[in-house]
Amino acid sequence: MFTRLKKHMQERVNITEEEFTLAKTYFVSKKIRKRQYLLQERDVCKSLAFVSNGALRCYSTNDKAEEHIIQFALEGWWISDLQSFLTGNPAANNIDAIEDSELLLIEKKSYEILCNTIPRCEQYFRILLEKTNSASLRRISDLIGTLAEDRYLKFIDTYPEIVQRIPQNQIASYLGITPQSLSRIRKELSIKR
Amino acid sequence: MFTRLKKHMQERVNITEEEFTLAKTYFVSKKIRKRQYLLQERDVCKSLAFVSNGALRCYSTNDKAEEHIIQFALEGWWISDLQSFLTGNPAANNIDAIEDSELLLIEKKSYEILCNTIPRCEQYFRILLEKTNSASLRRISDLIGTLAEDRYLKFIDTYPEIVQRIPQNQIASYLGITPQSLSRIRKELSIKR
DNA sequence: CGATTTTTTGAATCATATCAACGTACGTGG
DNA sequence: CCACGTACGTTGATATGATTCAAAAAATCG
Repeated sequence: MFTRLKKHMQERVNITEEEFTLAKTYFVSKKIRKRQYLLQERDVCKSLAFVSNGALRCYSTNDKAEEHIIQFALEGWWISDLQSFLTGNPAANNIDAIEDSELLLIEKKSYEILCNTIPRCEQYFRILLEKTNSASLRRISDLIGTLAEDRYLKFIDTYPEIVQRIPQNQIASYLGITPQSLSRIRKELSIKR
Repeated sequence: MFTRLKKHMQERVNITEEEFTLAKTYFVSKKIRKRQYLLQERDVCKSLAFVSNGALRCYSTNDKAEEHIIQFALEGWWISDLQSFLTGNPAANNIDAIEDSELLLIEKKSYEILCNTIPRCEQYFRILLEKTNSASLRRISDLIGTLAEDRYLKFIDTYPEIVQRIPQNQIASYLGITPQSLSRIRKELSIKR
Protein backbone atom coordinates (compact mmCIF):
# COMPACT_ATOMS: atom_id res chain seq x y z
CA MET A 1 0.00 0.00 0.00
CA PHE A 2 2.83 2.35 0.80
CA THR A 3 5.43 1.01 -1.58
CA ARG A 4 4.91 3.66 -4.21
CA LEU A 5 4.98 6.54 -1.75
CA LYS A 6 8.04 5.12 -0.05
CA LYS A 7 9.86 4.85 -3.35
CA HIS A 8 8.78 8.36 -4.26
CA MET A 9 10.19 9.78 -1.05
CA GLN A 10 13.38 7.74 -1.19
CA GLU A 11 14.07 8.98 -4.70
CA ARG A 12 13.98 12.55 -3.43
CA VAL A 13 15.33 12.53 0.13
CA ASN A 14 17.37 10.27 2.40
CA ILE A 15 14.54 9.11 4.58
CA THR A 16 15.26 6.29 7.05
CA GLU A 17 13.11 3.24 7.64
CA GLU A 18 12.16 4.55 11.07
CA GLU A 19 11.17 7.94 9.72
CA PHE A 20 9.05 6.41 6.99
CA THR A 21 7.42 4.01 9.43
CA LEU A 22 6.43 6.99 11.53
CA ALA A 23 5.37 9.04 8.52
CA LYS A 24 3.04 6.27 7.34
CA THR A 25 0.91 6.70 10.44
CA TYR A 26 -0.23 10.12 9.26
CA PHE A 27 -1.81 8.81 6.10
CA VAL A 28 -5.09 7.07 5.50
CA SER A 29 -5.71 5.03 2.40
CA LYS A 30 -8.77 5.43 0.26
CA LYS A 31 -10.14 3.66 -2.77
CA ILE A 32 -12.13 5.68 -5.20
CA ARG A 33 -14.14 4.53 -8.20
CA LYS A 34 -14.03 5.96 -11.68
CA ARG A 35 -16.16 9.14 -11.91
CA GLN A 36 -16.29 9.46 -8.12
CA TYR A 37 -15.46 12.84 -6.61
CA LEU A 38 -12.56 13.31 -4.26
CA LEU A 39 -13.41 16.98 -3.95
CA GLN A 40 -16.28 19.12 -5.16
CA GLU A 41 -16.08 22.86 -5.62
CA ARG A 42 -17.41 24.81 -2.64
CA ASP A 43 -16.27 22.05 -0.30
CA VAL A 44 -13.04 22.57 1.60
CA CYS A 45 -10.08 20.52 0.46
CA LYS A 46 -9.06 18.77 3.67
CA SER A 47 -6.34 16.45 2.40
CA LEU A 48 -3.45 16.16 0.03
CA ALA A 49 -3.75 12.99 -2.02
CA PHE A 50 -0.93 10.80 -3.22
CA VAL A 51 -1.98 8.51 -6.06
CA SER A 52 -0.79 4.95 -5.41
CA ASN A 53 -2.72 3.66 -8.36
CA GLY A 54 -5.09 4.98 -10.97
CA ALA A 55 -5.71 8.39 -12.47
CA LEU A 56 -7.45 11.57 -11.32
CA ARG A 57 -8.07 15.03 -12.62
CA CYS A 58 -8.54 18.45 -11.10
CA TYR A 59 -10.76 20.81 -13.04
CA SER A 60 -12.68 24.03 -12.76
CA THR A 61 -16.05 24.83 -14.28
CA ASN A 62 -17.07 28.24 -15.58
CA ASP A 63 -20.50 29.86 -15.74
CA LYS A 64 -21.27 27.98 -18.97
CA ALA A 65 -20.56 24.66 -17.21
CA GLU A 66 -17.49 24.06 -19.34
CA GLU A 67 -14.79 22.03 -17.62
CA HIS A 68 -11.14 23.03 -17.75
CA ILE A 69 -8.63 20.50 -16.55
CA ILE A 70 -5.98 22.09 -14.38
CA GLN A 71 -4.02 18.95 -13.70
CA PHE A 72 -3.93 15.22 -14.12
CA ALA A 73 -2.49 12.84 -11.56
CA LEU A 74 -1.41 9.31 -12.36
CA GLU A 75 0.25 6.94 -9.88
CA GLY A 76 3.19 8.65 -8.18
CA TRP A 77 1.64 12.12 -8.41
CA TRP A 78 0.11 14.32 -5.77
CA ILE A 79 -3.19 16.05 -6.28
CA SER A 80 -5.26 18.55 -4.30
CA ASP A 81 -6.75 22.00 -4.44
CA LEU A 82 -3.79 23.66 -2.75
CA GLN A 83 -5.52 27.02 -2.53
CA SER A 84 -8.37 25.56 -0.52
CA PHE A 85 -6.15 23.18 1.47
CA LEU A 86 -3.88 25.99 2.62
CA THR A 87 -6.48 28.64 3.36
CA GLY A 88 -9.44 26.52 4.41
CA ASN A 89 -11.58 28.42 1.93
CA PRO A 90 -14.08 26.61 -0.29
CA ALA A 91 -12.43 25.00 -3.30
CA ALA A 92 -12.86 26.55 -6.73
CA ASN A 93 -12.05 23.23 -8.35
CA ASN A 94 -13.27 19.67 -8.53
CA ILE A 95 -11.21 16.52 -8.29
CA ASP A 96 -12.51 13.21 -9.53
CA ALA A 97 -11.24 9.83 -10.63
CA ILE A 98 -10.70 9.05 -14.30
CA GLU A 99 -10.01 5.44 -13.39
CA ASP A 100 -10.61 3.36 -10.27
CA SER A 101 -7.85 4.60 -8.00
CA GLU A 102 -6.05 3.99 -4.75
CA LEU A 103 -4.99 7.02 -2.75
CA LEU A 104 -3.08 7.93 0.34
CA LEU A 105 -4.59 10.95 2.03
CA ILE A 106 -2.97 13.23 4.52
CA GLU A 107 -5.04 15.82 6.34
CA LYS A 108 -3.84 19.31 6.99
CA LYS A 109 -3.09 18.83 10.67
CA SER A 110 -1.19 15.63 9.97
CA TYR A 111 0.66 17.31 7.14
CA GLU A 112 1.78 20.07 9.45
CA ILE A 113 2.85 17.70 12.19
CA LEU A 114 4.68 15.58 9.65
CA CYS A 115 6.55 18.58 8.29
CA ASN A 116 7.33 19.94 11.72
CA THR A 117 8.47 16.70 13.34
CA ILE A 118 10.28 14.91 10.53
CA PRO A 119 12.66 17.32 8.79
CA ARG A 120 13.18 14.83 5.96
CA CYS A 121 9.48 15.01 5.22
CA GLU A 122 9.47 18.78 5.12
CA GLN A 123 12.47 18.56 2.83
CA TYR A 124 10.59 16.07 0.67
CA PHE A 125 7.66 18.44 0.26
CA ARG A 126 9.93 21.41 -0.30
CA ILE A 127 11.70 19.59 -3.11
CA LEU A 128 8.43 18.31 -4.50
CA LEU A 129 6.99 21.82 -4.56
CA GLU A 130 10.09 23.20 -6.25
CA LYS A 131 9.63 20.75 -9.10
CA THR A 132 5.89 21.23 -9.34
CA ASN A 133 6.40 24.94 -9.45
CA SER A 134 8.96 24.87 -12.18
CA ALA A 135 6.62 22.61 -14.17
CA SER A 136 3.70 24.99 -13.64
CA LEU A 137 5.75 27.92 -14.87
CA ARG A 138 6.74 26.04 -18.00
CA ARG A 139 3.08 25.30 -18.64
CA ILE A 140 2.21 28.98 -18.19
CA SER A 141 4.97 29.88 -20.59
CA ASP A 142 3.52 27.48 -23.16
CA LEU A 143 -0.03 28.74 -22.66
CA ILE A 144 0.90 32.36 -23.26
CA GLY A 145 3.60 31.77 -25.84
CA THR A 146 2.76 28.90 -28.18
CA LEU A 147 0.02 27.73 -30.50
CA ALA A 148 -2.29 24.85 -29.67
CA GLU A 149 -0.53 22.52 -32.09
CA ASP A 150 2.82 23.05 -30.42
CA ARG A 151 1.30 22.66 -26.99
CA TYR A 152 -0.16 19.34 -28.08
CA LEU A 153 3.13 18.12 -29.55
CA LYS A 154 4.95 19.07 -26.38
CA PHE A 155 2.28 17.37 -24.31
CA ILE A 156 2.45 14.01 -26.05
CA ASP A 157 6.22 14.22 -25.78
CA THR A 158 6.20 15.08 -22.07
CA TYR A 159 3.33 12.86 -20.94
CA PRO A 160 3.06 9.84 -23.26
CA GLU A 161 1.54 7.80 -20.39
CA ILE A 162 -1.33 10.24 -20.16
CA VAL A 163 -1.98 10.20 -23.89
CA GLN A 164 -2.38 6.44 -23.77
CA ARG A 165 -4.80 6.39 -20.88
CA ILE A 166 -6.86 9.56 -20.99
CA PRO A 167 -9.59 10.42 -23.54
CA GLN A 168 -8.70 13.12 -26.03
CA ASN A 169 -11.44 15.46 -25.00
CA GLN A 170 -9.80 15.68 -21.60
CA ILE A 171 -6.40 16.30 -23.06
CA ALA A 172 -7.96 19.08 -25.13
CA SER A 173 -9.37 20.56 -21.97
CA TYR A 174 -5.93 20.45 -20.32
CA LEU A 175 -4.41 22.18 -23.33
CA GLY A 176 -7.00 24.93 -23.21
CA ILE A 177 -8.75 24.06 -26.49
CA THR A 178 -11.98 22.34 -27.53
CA PRO A 179 -12.13 18.63 -28.38
CA GLN A 180 -13.03 19.61 -31.95
CA SER A 181 -9.94 21.73 -32.29
CA LEU A 182 -7.73 18.95 -30.99
CA SER A 183 -9.32 16.54 -33.42
CA ARG A 184 -8.51 18.90 -36.28
CA ILE A 185 -4.97 19.47 -35.04
CA ARG A 186 -4.40 15.73 -34.96
CA LYS A 187 -5.77 15.40 -38.46
CA GLU A 188 -3.40 18.13 -39.69
CA LEU A 189 -0.47 16.40 -38.03
CA SER A 190 -1.35 13.03 -39.55
CA ILE A 191 -1.44 14.62 -42.98
CA LYS A 192 1.87 16.40 -42.47
CA ARG A 193 3.67 13.14 -41.87
CA MET B 1 19.27 45.90 3.52
CA PHE B 2 17.71 42.83 5.08
CA THR B 3 14.67 44.44 6.67
CA ARG B 4 12.27 43.42 3.94
CA LEU B 5 13.46 39.82 3.81
CA LYS B 6 13.38 39.58 7.59
CA LYS B 7 9.83 40.83 7.68
CA HIS B 8 8.88 38.46 4.88
CA MET B 9 10.24 35.47 6.79
CA GLN B 10 8.79 36.54 10.12
CA GLU B 11 5.35 36.84 8.58
CA ARG B 12 5.54 33.22 7.48
CA VAL B 13 7.55 31.35 10.12
CA ASN B 14 8.70 31.81 13.72
CA ILE B 15 12.30 32.53 12.96
CA THR B 16 14.50 33.72 15.83
CA GLU B 17 16.94 36.62 15.76
CA GLU B 18 19.87 34.20 15.93
CA GLU B 19 18.55 32.09 13.10
CA PHE B 20 18.01 35.11 10.91
CA THR B 21 21.43 36.52 11.74
CA LEU B 22 22.93 33.26 10.57
CA ALA B 23 20.69 33.06 7.53
CA LYS B 24 21.76 36.53 6.40
CA THR B 25 25.31 35.31 5.91
CA TYR B 26 24.21 33.13 3.01
CA PHE B 27 22.95 36.04 0.94
CA VAL B 28 24.79 38.60 -1.11
CA SER B 29 23.22 41.88 -2.06
CA LYS B 30 23.18 43.19 -5.59
CA LYS B 31 22.01 46.39 -7.19
CA ILE B 32 20.76 46.17 -10.72
CA ARG B 33 19.84 48.98 -13.10
CA LYS B 34 16.69 49.24 -15.17
CA ARG B 35 16.99 47.12 -18.36
CA GLN B 36 19.94 45.20 -16.92
CA TYR B 37 19.84 41.40 -17.10
CA LEU B 38 19.92 39.28 -14.00
CA LEU B 39 19.77 36.17 -16.15
CA GLN B 40 19.96 35.55 -19.87
CA GLU B 41 18.60 32.46 -21.55
CA ARG B 42 21.23 29.79 -22.14
CA ASP B 43 23.09 30.86 -19.01
CA VAL B 44 22.59 28.80 -15.88
CA CYS B 45 20.48 30.36 -13.14
CA LYS B 46 22.82 30.21 -10.18
CA SER B 47 20.82 32.13 -7.58
CA LEU B 48 17.38 32.74 -6.24
CA ALA B 49 16.71 36.46 -5.98
CA PHE B 50 14.67 38.20 -3.33
CA VAL B 51 13.60 41.67 -4.39
CA SER B 52 14.28 44.19 -1.60
CA ASN B 53 13.38 47.07 -3.85
CA GLY B 54 12.38 47.63 -7.43
CA ALA B 55 10.74 45.48 -10.08
CA LEU B 56 11.88 42.66 -12.32
CA ARG B 57 10.38 40.37 -14.91
CA CYS B 58 11.04 36.86 -16.11
CA TYR B 59 10.22 36.22 -19.75
CA SER B 60 10.78 33.75 -22.54
CA THR B 61 11.34 34.55 -26.19
CA ASN B 62 10.10 32.42 -29.07
CA ASP B 63 11.56 31.93 -32.53
CA LYS B 64 9.90 35.14 -33.73
CA ALA B 65 11.65 37.07 -30.93
CA GLU B 66 8.36 37.77 -29.21
CA GLU B 67 8.65 38.12 -25.45
CA HIS B 68 6.23 36.45 -23.08
CA ILE B 69 6.32 37.50 -19.48
CA ILE B 70 6.12 34.54 -17.15
CA GLN B 71 6.27 36.48 -13.94
CA PHE B 72 6.78 39.87 -12.40
CA ALA B 73 8.54 40.45 -9.10
CA LEU B 74 8.12 43.61 -7.04
CA GLU B 75 9.68 44.17 -3.62
CA GLY B 76 8.94 41.24 -1.33
CA TRP B 77 8.80 38.71 -4.17
CA TRP B 78 11.24 36.02 -5.18
CA ILE B 79 12.31 35.54 -8.76
CA SER B 80 14.45 33.01 -10.60
CA ASP B 81 14.38 30.43 -13.35
CA LEU B 82 13.61 27.54 -11.02
CA GLN B 83 13.98 24.95 -13.74
CA SER B 84 17.54 26.03 -14.47
CA PHE B 85 18.38 26.67 -10.81
CA LEU B 86 17.31 23.18 -9.76
CA THR B 87 18.75 21.20 -12.64
CA GLY B 88 21.80 23.27 -13.56
CA ASN B 89 20.62 23.24 -17.16
CA PRO B 90 20.74 26.39 -19.30
CA ALA B 91 17.82 28.69 -18.63
CA ALA B 92 15.01 28.97 -21.15
CA ASN B 93 14.06 32.36 -19.76
CA ASN B 94 15.47 35.81 -19.24
CA ILE B 95 15.21 37.93 -16.13
CA ASP B 96 15.77 41.66 -16.24
CA ALA B 97 15.01 44.76 -14.23
CA ILE B 98 11.99 46.91 -15.07
CA GLU B 99 13.17 49.48 -12.53
CA ASP B 100 16.47 50.05 -10.72
CA SER B 101 16.36 47.31 -8.12
CA GLU B 102 18.02 45.98 -5.01
CA LEU B 103 18.28 42.24 -4.64
CA LEU B 104 19.39 39.62 -2.18
CA LEU B 105 20.85 36.64 -3.97
CA ILE B 106 21.33 33.18 -2.59
CA GLU B 107 23.32 30.64 -4.55
CA LYS B 108 22.30 27.04 -4.85
CA LYS B 109 24.89 25.67 -2.44
CA SER B 110 24.00 28.29 0.15
CA TYR B 111 20.32 27.63 -0.39
CA GLU B 112 20.83 23.96 0.29
CA ILE B 113 22.93 24.56 3.38
CA LEU B 114 20.40 27.06 4.62
CA CYS B 115 17.53 24.61 4.17
CA ASN B 116 19.45 21.74 5.70
CA THR B 117 20.84 23.57 8.73
CA ILE B 118 18.02 25.91 9.70
CA PRO B 119 14.71 24.04 9.73
CA ARG B 120 12.80 27.31 9.98
CA CYS B 121 14.29 28.34 6.68
CA GLU B 122 13.32 25.13 4.98
CA GLN B 123 9.86 25.62 6.41
CA TYR B 124 9.84 29.16 5.07
CA PHE B 125 10.64 28.01 1.56
CA ARG B 126 8.19 25.13 1.79
CA ILE B 127 5.40 27.52 2.73
CA LEU B 128 6.50 30.02 0.12
CA LEU B 129 6.43 27.34 -2.57
CA GLU B 130 3.01 26.16 -1.49
CA LYS B 131 1.62 29.65 -2.03
CA THR B 132 3.48 30.23 -5.27
CA ASN B 133 2.19 26.94 -6.56
CA SER B 134 -1.39 27.59 -5.72
CA ALA B 135 -1.07 30.98 -7.44
CA SER B 136 0.45 29.39 -10.54
CA LEU B 137 -2.39 26.91 -10.76
CA ARG B 138 -4.94 29.67 -10.53
CA ARG B 139 -3.18 31.46 -13.35
CA ILE B 140 -3.21 28.30 -15.45
CA SER B 141 -6.90 27.92 -14.74
CA ASP B 142 -7.48 31.48 -15.95
CA LEU B 143 -5.37 31.02 -19.05
CA ILE B 144 -7.24 27.92 -20.19
CA GLY B 145 -10.65 28.93 -18.96
CA THR B 146 -11.32 32.63 -19.37
CA LEU B 147 -11.30 35.33 -22.03
CA ALA B 148 -8.62 37.98 -22.19
CA GLU B 149 -10.97 40.66 -20.87
CA ASP B 150 -11.72 38.66 -17.74
CA ARG B 151 -8.06 37.85 -17.23
CA TYR B 152 -7.30 41.55 -17.39
CA LEU B 153 -10.03 42.46 -14.93
CA LYS B 154 -8.82 39.82 -12.53
CA PHE B 155 -5.26 41.01 -12.96
CA ILE B 156 -5.93 44.65 -12.12
CA ASP B 157 -7.92 43.46 -9.15
CA THR B 158 -5.23 41.08 -7.91
CA TYR B 159 -2.15 43.18 -8.67
CA PRO B 160 -3.09 46.86 -8.57
CA GLU B 161 0.51 47.74 -7.59
CA ILE B 162 1.76 46.23 -10.83
CA VAL B 163 -0.78 48.05 -12.95
CA GLN B 164 0.44 51.35 -11.56
CA ARG B 165 4.12 50.71 -12.15
CA ILE B 166 4.45 48.50 -15.20
CA PRO B 167 3.80 49.53 -18.84
CA GLN B 168 0.68 48.07 -20.38
CA ASN B 169 2.48 46.27 -23.15
CA GLN B 170 4.19 44.18 -20.49
CA ILE B 171 0.94 43.46 -18.72
CA ALA B 172 -0.45 42.34 -22.08
CA SER B 173 2.50 40.01 -22.45
CA TYR B 174 1.84 38.55 -18.98
CA LEU B 175 -1.81 38.01 -19.89
CA GLY B 176 -0.86 36.21 -23.07
CA ILE B 177 -2.22 38.82 -25.49
CA THR B 178 -0.76 41.57 -27.70
CA PRO B 179 -0.48 45.19 -26.55
CA GLN B 180 -2.95 46.14 -29.27
CA SER B 181 -5.52 43.71 -27.94
CA LEU B 182 -5.11 44.99 -24.42
CA SER B 183 -5.54 48.54 -25.64
CA ARG B 184 -8.78 47.57 -27.34
CA ILE B 185 -9.99 45.67 -24.28
CA ARG B 186 -9.37 48.73 -22.14
CA LYS B 187 -11.22 50.89 -24.61
CA GLU B 188 -14.19 48.52 -24.51
CA LEU B 189 -14.20 48.55 -20.73
CA SER B 190 -14.06 52.34 -20.58
CA ILE B 191 -17.07 52.53 -22.87
CA LYS B 192 -19.00 49.97 -20.84
CA ARG B 193 -18.78 52.09 -17.73
C1' DC C 1 13.88 69.58 -26.52
C1' DG C 2 14.63 65.56 -29.74
C1' DA C 3 14.64 60.59 -29.37
C1' DT C 4 12.72 56.62 -27.96
C1' DT C 5 9.13 54.01 -25.95
C1' DT C 6 4.43 53.22 -25.25
C1' DT C 7 -0.34 53.46 -26.50
C1' DT C 8 -3.96 53.83 -29.73
C1' DT C 9 -6.51 53.01 -34.00
C1' DG C 10 -7.89 50.78 -38.52
C1' DA C 11 -8.22 47.01 -41.86
C1' DA C 12 -7.29 42.45 -43.09
C1' DT C 13 -6.35 37.91 -41.53
C1' DC C 14 -5.74 33.91 -38.60
C1' DA C 15 -6.54 30.51 -34.92
C1' DT C 16 -9.83 28.63 -32.48
C1' DA C 17 -14.71 28.34 -30.89
C1' DT C 18 -19.39 27.33 -31.73
C1' DC C 19 -23.24 24.86 -33.45
C1' DA C 20 -24.87 20.90 -35.47
C1' DA C 21 -24.72 16.38 -37.19
C1' DC C 22 -23.06 11.88 -37.67
C1' DG C 23 -20.23 7.71 -36.82
C1' DT C 24 -18.01 4.76 -33.63
C1' DA C 25 -16.90 2.41 -29.41
C1' DC C 26 -18.10 0.83 -25.05
C1' DG C 27 -20.43 -1.35 -21.07
C1' DT C 28 -24.55 -2.45 -18.70
C1' DG C 29 -29.00 -4.48 -17.99
C1' DG C 30 -32.38 -7.34 -19.87
C1' DC D 1 -25.07 -12.10 -25.80
C1' DC D 2 -27.56 -8.66 -27.93
C1' DA D 3 -29.62 -3.97 -27.76
C1' DC D 4 -29.60 0.20 -26.12
C1' DG D 5 -27.86 4.31 -23.99
C1' DT D 6 -24.02 7.04 -23.13
C1' DA D 7 -19.46 8.72 -24.01
C1' DC D 8 -16.14 9.81 -27.42
C1' DG D 9 -14.30 11.33 -31.86
C1' DT D 10 -14.76 13.41 -36.38
C1' DT D 11 -16.29 16.67 -39.81
C1' DG D 12 -18.48 20.86 -41.99
C1' DA D 13 -20.13 25.64 -41.92
C1' DT D 14 -19.99 29.74 -39.68
C1' DA D 15 -18.79 33.04 -36.03
C1' DT D 16 -15.66 35.32 -32.97
C1' DG D 17 -11.64 36.68 -30.29
C1' DA D 18 -7.35 38.00 -30.97
C1' DT D 19 -3.33 38.77 -34.14
C1' DT D 20 -0.85 41.08 -37.67
C1' DC D 21 0.72 44.92 -40.20
C1' DA D 22 0.90 49.66 -40.60
C1' DA D 23 0.75 54.15 -38.97
C1' DA D 24 0.00 57.88 -36.05
C1' DA D 25 -0.68 59.97 -31.45
C1' DA D 26 0.80 60.29 -26.79
C1' DA D 27 3.90 59.74 -23.05
C1' DT D 28 8.46 59.39 -21.11
C1' DC D 29 13.42 60.00 -20.77
C1' DG D 30 17.96 61.79 -21.06
